[in-house]
Amino acid sequence: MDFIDELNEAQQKAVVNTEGPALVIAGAGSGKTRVLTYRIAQLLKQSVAPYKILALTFTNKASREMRSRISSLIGSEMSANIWMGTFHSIFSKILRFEAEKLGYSSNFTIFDTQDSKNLIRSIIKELKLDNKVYKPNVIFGRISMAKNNLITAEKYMQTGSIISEDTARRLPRICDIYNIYQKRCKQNDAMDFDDLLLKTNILFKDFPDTLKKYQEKFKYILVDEYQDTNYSQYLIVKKLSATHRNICVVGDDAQSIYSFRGARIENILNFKSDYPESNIYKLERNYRSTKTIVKAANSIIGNNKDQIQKEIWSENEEGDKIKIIKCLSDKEEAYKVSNTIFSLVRNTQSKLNEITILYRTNAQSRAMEEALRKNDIPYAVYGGTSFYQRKEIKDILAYFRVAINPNDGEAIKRIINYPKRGIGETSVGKLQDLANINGVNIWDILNNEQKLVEFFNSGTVKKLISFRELIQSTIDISQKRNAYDSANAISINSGIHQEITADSTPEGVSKKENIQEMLNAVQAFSQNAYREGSKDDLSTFMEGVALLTDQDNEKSDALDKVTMMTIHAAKGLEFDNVFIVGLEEDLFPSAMSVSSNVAIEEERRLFYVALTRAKKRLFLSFALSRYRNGQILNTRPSRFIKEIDKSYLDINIFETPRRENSYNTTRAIHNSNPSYSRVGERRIKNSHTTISKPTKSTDTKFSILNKDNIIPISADDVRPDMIVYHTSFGTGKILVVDGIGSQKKARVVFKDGKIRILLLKFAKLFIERTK
DNA sequence: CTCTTCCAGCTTTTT
DNA sequence: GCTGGAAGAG
Repeated sequence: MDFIDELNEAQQKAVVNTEGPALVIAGAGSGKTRVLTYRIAQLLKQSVAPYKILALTFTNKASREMRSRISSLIGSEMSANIWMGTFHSIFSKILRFEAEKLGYSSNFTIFDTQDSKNLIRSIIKELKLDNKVYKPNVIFGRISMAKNNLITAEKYMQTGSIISEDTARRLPRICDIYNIYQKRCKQNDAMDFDDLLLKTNILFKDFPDTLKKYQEKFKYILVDEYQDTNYSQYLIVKKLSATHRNICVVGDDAQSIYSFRGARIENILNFKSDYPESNIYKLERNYRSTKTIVKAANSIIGNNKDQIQKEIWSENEEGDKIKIIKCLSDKEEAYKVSNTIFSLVRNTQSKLNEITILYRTNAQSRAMEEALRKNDIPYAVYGGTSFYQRKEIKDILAYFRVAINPNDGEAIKRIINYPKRGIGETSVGKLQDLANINGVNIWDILNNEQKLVEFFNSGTVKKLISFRELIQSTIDISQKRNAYDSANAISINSGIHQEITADSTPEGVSKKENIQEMLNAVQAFSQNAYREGSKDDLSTFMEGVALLTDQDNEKSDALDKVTMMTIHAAKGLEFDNVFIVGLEEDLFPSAMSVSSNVAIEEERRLFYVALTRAKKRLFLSFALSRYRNGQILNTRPSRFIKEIDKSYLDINIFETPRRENSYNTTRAIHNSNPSYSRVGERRIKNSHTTISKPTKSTDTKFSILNKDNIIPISADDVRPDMIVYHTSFGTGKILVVDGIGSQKKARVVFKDGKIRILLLKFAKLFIERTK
């Protein structure tokens, strides 16, 4: 078990010295996750009980990845018991456990951003304020910032500086909105995302014994991406680690790019003064990129003032110079980029999935998508609206939410007239008013027949009662049956199933698929619970769901496609070839940032993050005019291009290839990738563009297996590229197999063009019998 | 109550 | 140029 040998000296020190506070400054590509996982493995090796380790990350993806890496180092039984997860998921777990102390039930709902904004919108209306002046987005942002800085509604009202600031901005009633918002959340037995952290702080402040319990429990605390923590998170970590002081934080101040959502770079900059006895480890060797890329990135970040002194270096080859692609328009940019991708594939044998296009804003993907599509280059767009934010998914989830917590008024309002049952805005408004006046929930009003008869006409009363009965039945079902049965019953009883099935428009079909995918997820949950012997009910399923946003986000390495995403989304990823597009003033750096030096520094760090994604080749492009918000703007090259030391640049080497040329390259790409399949273009995360594009049946290049000539295959024998038969989905081709043991999953593309992820333990797959 | 049209807004984003 | 909320018409 001498995994330590796999580390360099700096990494080893950071892994082996497990006691006391430690700050690991991990430069880009320096093996940050490695150190974190090995350090945890080291603790386990030193016989630290896994449940005494708390490891906090920002995304589900990061924690999943870390857990699986620890599993492979030290075994999955051990890793399963580590308290590892996102800040929000870990503390929601603790909050559910301690909920009564704060006056919540353990089934409390978690409001997502949209719920929060809807609630704020309705409060603004109730207060008869103008929503052009009191913009819900602005108010939400203000409340969120307050919460992240531990300013409760009461404190908000009492803080003179805040009140005078709001008054100066002519928004003096924000404090009232905040106050009512908070009361209403409580009334609904709901917390928003920020509450999960704020209430944890309140719990620890008001219940010292509880704090003590967790302080003692978590002997070792590790925090990933520490530069991204906000004040609320910072304080939780600080409090929890106060007893044992075994706090290890890992991060890179140069990659702090989330201040707009409250992240405080000072947290990492000031770690040493918070913990004077701490050890600092600097991981400065970059294993990812060529010397040229590393040096160029250094030359950029050198322009920032506030940072921890470090020198990132690489022992890799010198590598190609960075190519600058100058274009007249955004269209030409897209065209040139796609042509460069052709040449790359032809000249360097780069695989498409080793190519990424990064941009500052999501809106920039459109032009790129068009050009790639025209040139038949398969691509996937990451980001945009996620699976869980789709309307149909939110609708069915709202039913689940109400079944578990009928006090959740936001969810009730969402479904009370979906599918249409003749309960309109007026009735809902009346219900809400009645609830507010009586200090109760809409659910309570629905259950008060006297009030209903008194305030509504008989037709409406009938509809309301029938809705109440529907909800009551879902509550009953969800308490008696397991998660999957409940979900299915809800889908049918609510009328969602019928509504969706009746709709044969392309959007309707897509909705149906998504609902099905949701139900599949519940089924997978139930199957898993059955196997593990864990609790199988809807409420347990929902605990995880509110905090899931990127389930679909598994990076499909095996699918040979160019990926496109914002730079923010690319953090933590790496690619051989990186295109950073739209390097223009007012776009990157963004127009919002040019007036402030602090903001420019953050944009510069963002550029640094973008550059350091590249392993081998970097391409930077800009256009002199760009279509934005419906009009063409003249643009200037970004200052960031000029900040790169000229010796690393290859300027204007780009020449537009001729058309015939590109045609040939198209074929070359296809020929060199026999597994090429357009099918994979179906949303990875989804993008309207990819979705609206129907999959051609000719794209699934395998013949249908004859049902009479197939034999079952065991999970162990499933391999990529196999042609298999599934009793309900028909013939398909295995794309990827991952996971181990009972968790082994296969991503399969079926004849109908859909990709499904199957848990092999359950999926009955067959292969063709060979004669 | 529901459907349609109108209009504002628009960086980045995880939970 | 697209989305999603709000107001207006049937």
